[in-house]
Amino acid sequence: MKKVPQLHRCAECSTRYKSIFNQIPLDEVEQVDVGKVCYSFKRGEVLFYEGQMPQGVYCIEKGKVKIFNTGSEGRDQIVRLSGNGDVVGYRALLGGDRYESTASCLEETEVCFIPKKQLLNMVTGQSCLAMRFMQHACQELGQASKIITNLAQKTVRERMAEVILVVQETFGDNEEGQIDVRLSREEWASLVGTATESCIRVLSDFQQEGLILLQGKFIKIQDRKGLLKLGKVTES
Amino acid sequence: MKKVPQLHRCAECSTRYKSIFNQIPLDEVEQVDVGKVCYSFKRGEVLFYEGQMPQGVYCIEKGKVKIFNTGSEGRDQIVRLSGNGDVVGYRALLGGDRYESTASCLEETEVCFIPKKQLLNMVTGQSCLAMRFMQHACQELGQASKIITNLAQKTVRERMAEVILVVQETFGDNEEGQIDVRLSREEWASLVGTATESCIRVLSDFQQEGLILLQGKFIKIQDRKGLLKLGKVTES
DNA sequence: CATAAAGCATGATGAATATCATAGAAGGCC
DNA sequence: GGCCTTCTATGATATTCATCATGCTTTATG
Repeated sequence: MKKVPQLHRCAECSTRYKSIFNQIPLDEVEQVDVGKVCYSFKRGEVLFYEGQMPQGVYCIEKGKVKIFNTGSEGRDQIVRLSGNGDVVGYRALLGGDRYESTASCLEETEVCFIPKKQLLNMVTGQSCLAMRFMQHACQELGQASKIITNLAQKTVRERMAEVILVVQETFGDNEEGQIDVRLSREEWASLVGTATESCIRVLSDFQQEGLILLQGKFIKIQDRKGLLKLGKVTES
Repeated sequence: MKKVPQLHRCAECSTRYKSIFNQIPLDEVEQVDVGKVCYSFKRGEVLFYEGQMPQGVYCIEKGKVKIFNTGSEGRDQIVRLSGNGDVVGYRALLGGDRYESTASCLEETEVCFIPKKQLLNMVTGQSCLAMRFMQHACQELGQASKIITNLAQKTVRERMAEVILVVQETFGDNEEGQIDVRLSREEWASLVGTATESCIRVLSDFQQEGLILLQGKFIKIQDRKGLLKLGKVTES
């Protein structure tokens, strides 16, 4: 982790339009600039660990982060992936908890850190920021409820198909038409909630069935409809 | 479902102190009385169905409600249990979604219905209610993240042990020392995320091992420490 | 109260999935 | 470039768990 100078103000941030700070009055957005600190993280570096007390929130300017829990056997379970414009770590801070999860970077990632005091000031102030966070938390809660039902009821194959689609929706494709995130087989496994070997087998099966193409760490979707059908996903 | 007259105002509600309307200025609480409608639901009756658009929120004055999703095979997955003082249905309303889940009463339940317009007025107003809902959603989100990890990593036995403890914390014990909620084996199964038969077997095993006592629909905890250990729960 | 319906219980069986073992491939590093 | 480590792949095996089948018990309902 390396502290880096502020390159630009939040008002000019390219990811703001898709962040939670969208639709917030400009003068309030400018408040953020005052206290924020910019950091650069390398792949594998950690924003925060499960169990720590939150000191602020992280706004991802560029990069990708996995948020995961460590189970009792030490196995990881990824609960969310975040990218450009996402605010990470707000749940624990605003819920008054310790971090439930660890956040680790999947690639070189640049973040703006907004200290606790400042965020709370803005949230408790006359701003509509509390409202925005509330809506955001409610939406994440709806997604979590879906994930719970899927984990409890779907097979590994079905979950794998769905996860591939969700990850694609999250990060899109790169120039080569591959899903634009580099995940190891173990990481795919902890997204799906299965063993690494099972994950590898299912991915190979999918390739043989013409659903996907495996290109090293990257996955290219070949048959979107097939995946939708297999994952029993009703396209939203 | 039966409409019933307002028995008392929110300010005098016995469950307010533990609800989200706690710590809200009294004059704002009194606003709720204006538009609220009280209903009485019988066991099995439904507050709202998955897929509907929310028209308001339900505040449980007395009773117990299960919130569940129906999986693609039609099997239910209970994602939460709610009781006295809990506000049900806020997630979809405030998240701007349709209901992700269905809410059904486990026993005779009395609720106050607060219409959408009125709740939104209060939330968007100068009140700290948005803040309270935000905190609440963040806390539920933390719990959901735990549930996801447990479902993905723990065995049915371990999850069963944990669920028994969680349900006891939620509803406490009745005069006979049994967990104070009447759940069928099928409902326990859909809390744990397993088949009814597996659930029955594990419960019988637990009884044989001296962990619990099965008394019809009710469960009495015999060996709390044993359950904690089995469920790999770190007592909070 | 009688009868049906729902819920509970237990055994047998098979499918899904985790675990263990091993080997080759790829990637990072001096 | 060569070596070591990590990642990927695949087979063999064990375990967990769901499903099906059947009988008993409790609970609703006329």
